[in-house]
Amino acid sequence: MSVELRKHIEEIVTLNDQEFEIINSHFKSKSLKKHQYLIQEDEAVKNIYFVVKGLLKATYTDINGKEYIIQFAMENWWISDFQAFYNNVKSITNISCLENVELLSVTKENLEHICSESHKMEHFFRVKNSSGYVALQQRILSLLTTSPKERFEQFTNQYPQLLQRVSKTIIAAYLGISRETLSRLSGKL
Amino acid sequence: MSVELRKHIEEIVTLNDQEFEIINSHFKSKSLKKHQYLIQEDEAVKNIYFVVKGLLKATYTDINGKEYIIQFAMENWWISDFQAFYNNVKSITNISCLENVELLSVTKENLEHICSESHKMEHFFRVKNSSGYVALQQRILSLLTTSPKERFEQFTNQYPQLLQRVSKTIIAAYLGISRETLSRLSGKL
DNA sequence: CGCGCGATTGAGTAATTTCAAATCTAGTGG
DNA sequence: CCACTAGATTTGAAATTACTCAATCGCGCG
Repeated sequence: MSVELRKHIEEIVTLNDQEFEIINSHFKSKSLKKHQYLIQEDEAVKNIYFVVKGLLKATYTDINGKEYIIQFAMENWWISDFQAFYNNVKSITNISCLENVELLSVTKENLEHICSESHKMEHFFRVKNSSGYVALQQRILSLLTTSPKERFEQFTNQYPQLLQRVSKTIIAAYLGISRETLSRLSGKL
Repeated sequence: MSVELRKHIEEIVTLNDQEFEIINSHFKSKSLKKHQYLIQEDEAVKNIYFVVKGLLKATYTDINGKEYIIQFAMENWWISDFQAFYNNVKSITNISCLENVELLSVTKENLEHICSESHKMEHFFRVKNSSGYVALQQRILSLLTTSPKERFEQFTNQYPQLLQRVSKTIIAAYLGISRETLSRLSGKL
């Protein structure tokens, strides 16, 4: 019984104990240690994950072995390879733990079951998805319009917590700049 | 009574005539000519729009007057300033018509009404939003990992129709490269 | 103390941008 | 049918920016 998940859902819809219990029963706990993988390239992706505690990164590695960060996920965020999950294709990403992690997982079948049984939960996920969409659009705009320096400043303002928890190298891979450039930038602030 | 909208919705959920009629009644038609604006910077955004016919662009203009394309929308796509729409803030984007356009608009109140009255439609929009999320994640990955040349090739493969309907200058603004660079690139293909 | 990882710094290089000018194209009116 | 114009595209040259590669630094930990 996850207080965190309930609180998270109740930011958008209200649930009574029974409703929550049914939802909760479709989730499974999972713990991973720092450096362990949650999803690996070329695997099928059966679950999406709610982060109860800890921090993860979803990455894509190009043919030259260079790594790019698709998304971070910390407490109360959702993570998976959504492309692979929704379209039933193999993952092209790796998701691994930057800290010890506690997760709640839900399979596609269970997710669809929850949503079809509960209009409220369908609503919850619609709202979550639309917020996510807006956030990604902001990131695209940031990638299109701003210099590495501005991008780093925006990141600093938007996710100050992450600055503390993540290496600069990894932040550079999220912002789409080299670690050397980021280093030269941080000097000038 | 829009056949296009019904077909579009029925790609995801099935509706009987009565159900569709209720939904349809919450939409309003709107026509605009090429070059007209649908949404202008600093306005409140009350609607999202379904494109029945035509082509639009959503743009952001930076302090130097440089224009970037946030999204295109053609037949069967949805467009708005979603950030402004969902969060009730003023638009930071302009949306204008690249061709004469026929739209169906729905206000936030009506959208929420449709979704709360009809679990099916709530489902429809959840699925739409999740597909949209995945598509944006792909675009972010493309911006992070690929060179202008590769990006243009991807675009060509993904949206061959748009190549015919949109100027190179505008495609460059979508891909995040200068029109000169894009021009030099197209030569080499 | 020494190892290892992340961060920093420097120098040279590659890619893209910018600015300017030239060219091409489609549509308009004579 | 042709000339003209506005807009889009192309081309050139210089300047800028970020990247790569290599070396060094700094710190925490065994």
